[in-house]
Amino acid sequence: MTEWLDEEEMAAWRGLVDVSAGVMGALEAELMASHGITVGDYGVLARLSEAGGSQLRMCDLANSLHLSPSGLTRRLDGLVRRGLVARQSSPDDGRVMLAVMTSAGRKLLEEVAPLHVDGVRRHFISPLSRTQLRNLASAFRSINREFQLQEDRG
Amino acid sequence: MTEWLDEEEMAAWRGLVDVSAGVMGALEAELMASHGITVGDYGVLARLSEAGGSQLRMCDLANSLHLSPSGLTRRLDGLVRRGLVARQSSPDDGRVMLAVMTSAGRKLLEEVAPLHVDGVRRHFISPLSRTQLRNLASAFRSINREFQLQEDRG
DNA sequence: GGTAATTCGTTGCGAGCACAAGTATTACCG
DNA sequence: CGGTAATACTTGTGCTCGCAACGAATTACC
Repeated sequence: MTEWLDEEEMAAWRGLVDVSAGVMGALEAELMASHGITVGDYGVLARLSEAGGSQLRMCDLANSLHLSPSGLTRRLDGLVRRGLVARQSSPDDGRVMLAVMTSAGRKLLEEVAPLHVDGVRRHFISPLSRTQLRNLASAFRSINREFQLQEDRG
Repeated sequence: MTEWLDEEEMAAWRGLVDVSAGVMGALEAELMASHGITVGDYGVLARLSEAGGSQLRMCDLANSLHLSPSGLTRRLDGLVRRGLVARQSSPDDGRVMLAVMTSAGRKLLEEVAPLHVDGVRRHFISPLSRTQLRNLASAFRSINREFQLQEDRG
């Protein structure tokens, strides 16, 4: 007999789902209204901007975005069509395609980033005290660490 | 000039996204492998089981599941086709359709629920101390409260 | 009491995503 | 070396979802 979730456990679990959906939905709507870009596209540009040379291997990008290989292929198609990212096959490994941010991509990112950061602050960070924020980050670290361990064992 | 996210803020934000995607993905895979049911379908049955008379109005159900009206219509189509839920128009209000859990639906839910709870524990709750769990629930409450306020004002 | 505005649900349509299969390149190993 | 295994990406296919438009029913208002 597995024991049911008690009140606090249920509050935390439902809280995760509700907060995640709520914040993501709000960000999506705001970014789309102001710059016609989705959170998914923004995520690609943001990751590329953090990477050395503004470029990443497709598989690394897919992992960090929680996207399947095919999902990233299609998402990149859209960004390439709009000239925000370019594909470039790796000189070191013929299997690898590099996603490279173009100057147009960087320009758009720099336009959109403040609004994105603002949204994250408004919907997620500002209701929290500094202590709550620290605790939250620490709790997420614990969960993700455990998750990595289970993945390795499984 | 909007200020960028500092290290703790970024850790909390990325933590939310990663934990949410990781836990959901793991649950999805486990439920699908063991009982061939999606987290979305499970959510419908779970909400119905908590409601009085195992029934809910479509719009209430859609809200609590973070689903659009059309999304819920289609999701319910599948559950109705499998005999887990029935549609029933409300006697009080002719516009309203009630989703009613059938006995087959309740039976499946009772089979699946332990596995779902187990997954939530393993992937989300068990890495946390009781204090962390309490803090997490409290932080999510703060965020969702603020979110409600912004929705009302907006 | 009758018309207007609102609410509820469904349908047409298109976008986004995952899975499976296919191709190409690299790594491993006897 | 040669052949099998593993990795990286793309394409075909199908499912899920949201938006806009619609019809039906109810509520609000004058």
